[in-house]
Amino acid sequence: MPPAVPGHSPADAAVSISAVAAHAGVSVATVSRVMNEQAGVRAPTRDKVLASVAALGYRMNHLARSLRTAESRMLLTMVPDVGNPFYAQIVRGIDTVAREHGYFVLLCDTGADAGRERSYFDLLRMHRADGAICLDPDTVQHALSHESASLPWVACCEFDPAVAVPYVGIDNHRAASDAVAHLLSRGHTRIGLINSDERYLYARQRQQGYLDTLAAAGLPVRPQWVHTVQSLDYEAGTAATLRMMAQPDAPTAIFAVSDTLAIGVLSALRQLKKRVPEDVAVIGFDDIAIAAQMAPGLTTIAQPMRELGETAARLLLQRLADPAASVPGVLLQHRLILRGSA
Amino acid sequence: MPPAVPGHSPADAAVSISAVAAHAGVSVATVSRVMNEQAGVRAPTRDKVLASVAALGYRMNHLARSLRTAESRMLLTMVPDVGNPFYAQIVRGIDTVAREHGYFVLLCDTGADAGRERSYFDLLRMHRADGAICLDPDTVQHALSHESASLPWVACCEFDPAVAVPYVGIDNHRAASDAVAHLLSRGHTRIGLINSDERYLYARQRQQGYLDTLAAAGLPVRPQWVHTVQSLDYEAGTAATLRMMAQPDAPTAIFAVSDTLAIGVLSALRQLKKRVPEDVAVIGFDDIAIAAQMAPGLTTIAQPMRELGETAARLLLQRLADPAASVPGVLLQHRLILRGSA
DNA sequence: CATATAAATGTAATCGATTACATTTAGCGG
DNA sequence: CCGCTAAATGTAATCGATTACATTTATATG
Repeated sequence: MPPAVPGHSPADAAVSISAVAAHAGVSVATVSRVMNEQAGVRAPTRDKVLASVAALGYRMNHLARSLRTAESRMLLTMVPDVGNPFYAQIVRGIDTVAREHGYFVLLCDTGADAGRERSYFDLLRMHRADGAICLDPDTVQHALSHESASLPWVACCEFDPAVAVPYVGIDNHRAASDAVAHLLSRGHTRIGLINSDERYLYARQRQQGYLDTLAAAGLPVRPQWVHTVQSLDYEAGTAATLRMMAQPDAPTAIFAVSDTLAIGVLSALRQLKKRVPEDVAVIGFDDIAIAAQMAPGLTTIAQPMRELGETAARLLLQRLADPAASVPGVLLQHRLILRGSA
Repeated sequence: MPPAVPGHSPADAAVSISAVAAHAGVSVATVSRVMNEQAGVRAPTRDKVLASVAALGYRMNHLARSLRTAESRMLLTMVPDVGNPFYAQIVRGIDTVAREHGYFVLLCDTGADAGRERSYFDLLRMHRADGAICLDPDTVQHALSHESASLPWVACCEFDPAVAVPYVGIDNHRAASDAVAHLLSRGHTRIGLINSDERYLYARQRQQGYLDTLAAAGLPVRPQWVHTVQSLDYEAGTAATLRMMAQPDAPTAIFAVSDTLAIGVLSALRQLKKRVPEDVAVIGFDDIAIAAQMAPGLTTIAQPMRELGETAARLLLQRLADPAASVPGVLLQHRLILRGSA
C-alpha cells in the first residue's frame, strides 16, 4: 500500500474572488461579471480575468453566492425508499431535468417517516434547497401541509387533493380497474388483492378501483381476498399470498399493487406448486425492469416512471420561476403490459 | 380542486438571527451561542432567546453558517447507477452513518462518466459538500485523482491502489475464485464468464480470479467462454449468454459478475430451453434481494452492501475529523450463498 | 480638440451567520 | 458598601460572493 500523502495541489488552496481580482489587476465586481457572463466587460479585460481564473484554479464558492442571491440551486427529493426500483427510475427522471436546468438533486430516503420528512423540509427553510419533490404517502404530506404550505414543493405519485400543491401522478382508480377488468376478461371471478399500506393514496385508490370493478361485474368480494401488507418487500408479497391461499375458496387470480409484491406472489405460488397462470393468474403494477425477466413474464400496469419524475421536476421549476402561478395537477397515462402471468 | 393560495405563514418570512436578537432584546452573539448550545449563557437569557426563536419561527440559515465555518455538513456520494439495487443498498448504509453524525447525503448519479464526476467533485471545491464517497470505476477515479488528490474523499468498492485514498471493498480475486471453485467442485470443467466493463477494477480482478482458478485446476480457458458487456442490465446478460451458448463447445456453467447479469443469463437459458442447474449452472455476484426470488434461486457471492456503505461513510468522517491521518484500506468479507442455480 | 455620452470598471453595502475581543454585570469577601 | 474576579453579554470583523451606485475611461460628434 503506497504511503504517499501527496503535497497539496494548488487547486485546493481555496482561491477567492478577491484573489483572482488581485491577480488580474481588476476589481471583484469585474471578476464577478466575468464569472456570470454578464455583458459590459471588454474582451481584453475578460481574457485577463479568465487567465487568472485558470492560473489560480479558481472555483466559485457557491455558498457565498447562495447566501447573497438566496438560492442554492439544489432540489430536494424525498423518497420513501431509494432501494425500490420504481422510485429509482423516477429519481432518474428528476435528475435529468434538474441537471438540464443547472440544479443538483439532494436525494433523501425518508422511510415514509413524518419526522424525518419534517427534518428534510427544514432544508428548504434553511435555504439549503430551493424546492422539494415529495414522493411520500399523502397522509405524511397532509400532516406536514400546514407548516409547509408556503414552501416551494410539489408532490409526485402521492398527493392530497386537499393540499394546494402541484402534483403529478396517474389515475390509480382506472389503472386498477383495467387490471381487474383484464383478469375478468380471462374468466376469473375469484380475484385477490394484495395491497400495500393504506397510508398511501395509491393503495386506497387502487383498492377502490378493484372493488368498484368487481361490483360493476356483479361479483362478490370476500374479505379474505383482500390482504394488506406493511412493506413492498418481495417477502411481504410471499407471506400475504401464503395466507390468502391457505383459506377456503382461494382466489384464482391475484392483483398485487406493486411489482415487487407480485414477484413475492410468484415465489409463494411456486412454493405451493401452483402453476401461473393456469392455476392462479398474477398481475402486478409499475412495470419495473425485473418484471420482464420473471418466468412467466409478469403482466403488469406500466407507470411512466421517468416521465413522472421529469414532470415533477418541471412543475417544481415552474413554481420556482413563478411562485404566484396557479397550481396544476397532471395525470399521466398508464398502460397494461401483457406477459405470461395473466 | 381548492383554489387556495394560503396566506404566507409566519414561518416562511425568512427570519434572521438579528431579528431574533432584536425580539429577545439581546445581541446576535448571544442568539448564536444559544443556537449552538454553547456554555456561558444564563438560563433566563437562554429562555428569552428560545422563546423568541419559537415566536418568530426562526430557522438558522445554514448557508451563512457554512460560509463562515467552511463546512456544509453534506456528504457527496457518487454512484454509477442509482437504479442498481446493489448501489441502492450501499447508499442506505452511507445514509445511516451520515445521519447519525448529523450529515446529509447528496446522492449523484454519474453514469460512470468522468465529465459528470468532475462536475460533482466541484461541489467539494465549492464547499457545498464536506467530503465525497466515490463508487465509480477506478479508471474514472484515476483520471481525476491528480486534480482531486487533496480533496477529502474515499473510494468504495472501486479503488485504485496507486491513488492514496482511503477505500473499502472486498477481495474480488478471491471471491471470484470461490465462485469458480464451487462450480469446479460440482464437476464443471467448461465454465463461462460474463464480465462487465473492464473500466471497473472489480471486473479485472474477478476475471483474474476466474482465470487463475481455472489454471490452477489445470483447465484450459477458451476465449469464447469469456464475454464482456457494457452495462449491467438484465438484457446485457441475456444477449451475452445467447452469444456464448451459440458457439461450439458451449460452457456447462456460467459465472456472471453481477446478479443483474446472472438474471439475464437465466432468461437466456430459459429461452434456449436449457434447464438450470442440470444443463447449465449459474452463479452470480452481489446477492441483491431479487436473487432469492428467482426460480431456481440464484447461487451467488454475497457482498456486505450495507456494511460497505457504512464503512465508507465512517472512513470519510474519520478523514474529515483528522485530514492528516494515514489512509487505511479495508477489505470486507464476501460469502458464497448456495441456492438452486448452481 | 473639447465635450457630451455611453460603456467599462471600481467602491462599498449586503446576505446571515460565527467568534475574537471588549465591555458590562454578577457574585463574593472583607 | 467597595472592589475584585469571573461570568455573561455585546461589538464588530469576517467568510466570499452580488450589485446598486459612483467613478473613470473610451467613443462619437461638432
